[in-house]
Amino acid sequence: MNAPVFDNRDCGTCPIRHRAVCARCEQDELEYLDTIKYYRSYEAGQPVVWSGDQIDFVATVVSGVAALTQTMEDGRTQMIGLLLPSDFLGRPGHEKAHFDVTAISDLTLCCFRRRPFEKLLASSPHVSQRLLEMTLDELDAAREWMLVLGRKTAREKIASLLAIIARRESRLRLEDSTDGCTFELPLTREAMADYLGLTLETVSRQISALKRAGVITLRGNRQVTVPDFARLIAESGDDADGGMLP
Amino acid sequence: MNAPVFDNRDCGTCPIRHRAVCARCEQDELEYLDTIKYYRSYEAGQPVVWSGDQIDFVATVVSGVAALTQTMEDGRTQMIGLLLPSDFLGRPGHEKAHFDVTAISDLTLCCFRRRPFEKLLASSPHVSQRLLEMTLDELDAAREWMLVLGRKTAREKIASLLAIIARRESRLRLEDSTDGCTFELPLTREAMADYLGLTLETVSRQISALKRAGVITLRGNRQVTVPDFARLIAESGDDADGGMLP
DNA sequence: GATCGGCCTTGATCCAGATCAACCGCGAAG
DNA sequence: CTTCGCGGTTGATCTGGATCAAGGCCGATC
Repeated sequence: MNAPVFDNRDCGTCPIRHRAVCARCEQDELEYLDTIKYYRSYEAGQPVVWSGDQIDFVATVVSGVAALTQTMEDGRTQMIGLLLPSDFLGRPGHEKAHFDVTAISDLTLCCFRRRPFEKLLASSPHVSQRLLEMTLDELDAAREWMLVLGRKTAREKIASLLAIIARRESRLRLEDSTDGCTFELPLTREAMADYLGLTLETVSRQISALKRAGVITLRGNRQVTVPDFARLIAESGDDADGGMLP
Repeated sequence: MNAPVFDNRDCGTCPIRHRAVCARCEQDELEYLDTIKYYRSYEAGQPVVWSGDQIDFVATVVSGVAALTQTMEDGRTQMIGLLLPSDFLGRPGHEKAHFDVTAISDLTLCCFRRRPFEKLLASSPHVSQRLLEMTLDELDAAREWMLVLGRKTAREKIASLLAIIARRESRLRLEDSTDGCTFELPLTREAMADYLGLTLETVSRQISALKRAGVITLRGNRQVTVPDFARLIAESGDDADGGMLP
């Protein structure tokens, strides 16, 4: 009960994690958070919430991958966000979910009961500030993605997605690997298509094309190796430096 | 100096506007905000900030329309957001702009110097909470738009855009006009194309098609009348009720 | 009132990606 | 070992929207 709640062993990815090391944190808030926290796991493929559901929690991803999607009546679906470990899920202040959330791999969430979490937000500027920061990051990412969806070719879309995944994966491991990184694709071809606004056939063809061109190497269907990262970036149509590294 | 800073006559659209009527507000914060606030106007077509610029302010739109856009080296551009009166512009915590901002019509901003604004954010949960709320709304809007960009046909895209503008315009005027609303398009065909991920020719053709089909009526190139709003929504491919009205 | 430059429309043609369809590889279930 | 089903690949064809091109409308300028 007196142990720090958000140390990295326990749940390294909570939005409020900096509080555990923040000199300004007050113990009573940590204890409060402890009382409203619980863990939840989902198997690959399981739905987490449906659009329109009443939601009584917010959460962060501890491990695994989740997809945020939107579906039209006729079945066309668009993935709207990919939640990797450390991403935040939920919408303080709203009763109902706006989007579907599905576990794409086995998934563990660190959940907070919504009402008490909102109470904490209202009273603690540190927490709402941290959440604001994360939300602004997500907004930037969503806007970057709008350029991908609206203006890029199929090949550029694939390259952009691979670059994003590679960057996120390798940042979680080591900063150094400038060249020659290898990672596991957490998505099926169909999920990639839903993310990119393409069909799965086009995704498959373009991945084959990138392989043929030597931009990537595949072991099996999922394990990707990028021998020359700059080459991949060039294929993605992005500015070499990624534009605006802060 | 003692007058409330954020009453509706003065600047009805500031992100912190609820503080003016919030019982919990403290006068010294209002006075503080007063000292960091200034107004700025732009003519239609003028750039407000370029991507990469050092930015020392955040702002809200008082009147007019601004566009957030992103451009690739080869000139392809995607509009990423449309800022109408009451929308927030800027990124507390970041030195540099990630996107271009352009005045699309004559534009007035209510600006706050960034550093002091950030200081206020850090000390006042009300302000950061209000901003968080606005950012979450923007994120939802961006995600809705990803479905439009990724999965809708040209015709559905146009109908979606018209529906959004109609809703925002008429909400600013009167809630009632369920049917038969008329509004002025704040965008050129080219700007619409940039927003929708289309070419201006396709925009023009689809608007003509909607006109021919009787879904809309035009007076001149810009003034649009929607005789039957439900019809427009049907064309947009959205669920009749818009999904998830809070 | 002639000319010019934005903004918009319309037509003809082209092509990237969708659609339809066949098939492969592989692990799980019988 | 066979079968089944899921995820993936590849080929053939179709098509919605891009591209290229020619004007039209209208307000501003000389």
